[in-house]
Amino acid sequence: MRNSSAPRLTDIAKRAGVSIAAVSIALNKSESNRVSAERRQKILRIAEEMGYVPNELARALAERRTRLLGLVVPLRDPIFFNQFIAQALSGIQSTLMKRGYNLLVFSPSGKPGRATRDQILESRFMDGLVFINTRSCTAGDVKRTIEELDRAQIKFAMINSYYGRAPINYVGVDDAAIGSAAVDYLTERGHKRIAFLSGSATLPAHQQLVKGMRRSLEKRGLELKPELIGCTGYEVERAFQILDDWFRTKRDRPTAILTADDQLLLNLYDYAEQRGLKMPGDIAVLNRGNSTPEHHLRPRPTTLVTPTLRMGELAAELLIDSIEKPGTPPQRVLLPFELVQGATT
Amino acid sequence: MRNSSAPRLTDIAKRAGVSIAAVSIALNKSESNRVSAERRQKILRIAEEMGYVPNELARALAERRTRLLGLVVPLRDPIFFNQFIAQALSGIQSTLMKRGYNLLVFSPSGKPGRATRDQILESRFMDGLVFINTRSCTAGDVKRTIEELDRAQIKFAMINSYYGRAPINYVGVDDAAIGSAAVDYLTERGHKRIAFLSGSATLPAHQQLVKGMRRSLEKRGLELKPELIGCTGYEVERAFQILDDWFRTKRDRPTAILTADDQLLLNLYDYAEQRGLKMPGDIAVLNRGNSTPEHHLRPRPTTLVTPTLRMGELAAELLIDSIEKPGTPPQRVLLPFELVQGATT
DNA sequence: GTGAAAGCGCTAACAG
DNA sequence: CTGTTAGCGCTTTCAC
Repeated sequence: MRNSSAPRLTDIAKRAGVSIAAVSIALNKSESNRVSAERRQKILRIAEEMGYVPNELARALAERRTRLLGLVVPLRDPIFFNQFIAQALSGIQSTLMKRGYNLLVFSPSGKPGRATRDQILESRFMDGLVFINTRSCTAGDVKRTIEELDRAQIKFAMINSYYGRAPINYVGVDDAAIGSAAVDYLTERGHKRIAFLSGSATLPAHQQLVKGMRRSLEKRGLELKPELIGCTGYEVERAFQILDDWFRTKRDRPTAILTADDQLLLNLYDYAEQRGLKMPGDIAVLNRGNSTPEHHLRPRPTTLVTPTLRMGELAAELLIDSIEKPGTPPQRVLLPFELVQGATT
Repeated sequence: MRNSSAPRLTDIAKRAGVSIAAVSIALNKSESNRVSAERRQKILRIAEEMGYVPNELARALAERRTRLLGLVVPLRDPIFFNQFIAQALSGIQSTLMKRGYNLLVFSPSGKPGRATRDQILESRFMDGLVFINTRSCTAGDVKRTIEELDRAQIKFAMINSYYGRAPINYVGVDDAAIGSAAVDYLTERGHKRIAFLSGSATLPAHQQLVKGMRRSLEKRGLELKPELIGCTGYEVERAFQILDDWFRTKRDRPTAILTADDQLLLNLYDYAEQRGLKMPGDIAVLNRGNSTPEHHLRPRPTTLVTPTLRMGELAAELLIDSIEKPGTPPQRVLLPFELVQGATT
């Protein structure tokens, strides 16, 4: 904290010969007539002279509002390394800046016996929370989280991977539509044996993608073969095993792969490099993910881009609306995705 | 904020039939004998039953301590996209977690008329600041920042690019040593015409790198030719111009390049790809930077790796020490770097 | 228009 | 050991 001898409202009040209330009003409510113009001038001048800066902590306690939003990202890995999160965060920050809020990134499991994560959530430091679901969030996890937050009456907005029915502030993409679009795109290019490389079958996004793929495949009399759905558990060895299974057998070898996220795409690139597999010669690759991390991948991957930055912006927007206008009903927004043509298809 | 009907110390005190002070002590000072064991038990039980969670805001106001640290990153671009910052942040978070602090990422220039950045810095929301200097910080900027912070008596720790003499908490690398090591490495491999691709000559890191390079070159009777120092201003076009200048003229063409950071390295890769330049065949490349973003660059760049994560950890450590133990003298730490052999040299 | 006073919820010094 | 009291600095009734 700053030097504790900082000037307070009291100090200004004394110097100006007015009440502390007058100072508070003069400084904060520029509209109000409760203080006369001349008085206000004098107060403002003195505050300026003394270098007054309000103590936001005291203000927050009195107003019951901190203008601080918390960020929750259930992920083991350092969250800042993750490009998806980095983009969402940038979007969030951009909105917060516009609307005068700040972001509190808390450190889960702080000192033993104090400030555990859940305590922090409820500790009144934040006006609300932004939740970014990650690949470690199953549908059940998400559901439980929502129930807890509702019970604690904490305002929040969620990003990514919620397909439940609870009325919450949510921003995501329609993964079923993405799966469907992926199949449309690939079948139009003559692919019939399409594989799906995913992290885990328990993830909501996985389920939606599969659903969408099936929908589109069936429309064409094709099917998504169970053996062409591979779940790596986000382990490289497992990814390589799966890919070996697919490519070592000549029969029924897939001609195209949809990767469920950037990390799986990178695994695939590593595999292709190591095994001498050419893209798109030996295998066509389509990715669902962000575009940033791929700038320097060669060949450039064809990607169904999720608008992650925008998701962050919007989620923050919804959250702040629901904080500032208490009546506002929760909104669920599904953002459109975009196909960015690369050299892997 | 959370539901405002949350139980307070008063509520527990009433229910337990004790004073509010007793409750506070029972809950917070497990060591103290000021409250008897049985009473403590009773109080703890009741607090548990009522689902008591302390209001950190009120606590902070009374204790004059928030356990919140602020992050300042002077950079126009979205800071979370930057791998250097992502790594430093991860390090910072890791320390904060261990020591029970949280991180406040504020949004510069909030609502007009209120909460400008500087005000937030002094608004008592934070116990201290972590400053990450970036490529937009000249020596003068940094110096001014330090003066301001000192004047406002704000505790802080700085990361990166400070070579001044002020006694502050600082963690960085010795860029002169890096420049020197780069030259040693390249000359040992027979290179004599070594170029330096940098962002701007006004950056402290630039100056140190040049100093180190010169030192090592002169020891060998070589020199760093002024025309082989290129400053891109972090603009791609300018980078290409400079590289064209170097490579279009056959005479005095450099045989090796040291890039001052990851972004310049990427510019160089783009250039090499576009002009059909082979690394290391046509040009040897050595980079100063992080290793993460390069995982999927081909060929893999040889890199003098700065331990950015560790820098974040340590800076946070120093800052918290200086907050918690007021007498602690500021420390300046220069971390060692490491050479990671790639395929570009 | 203006000021006094009552909180916001907690900590800590002080008196028993 | 225990309770009372005085803040922390600000906002906001509520009388005048």
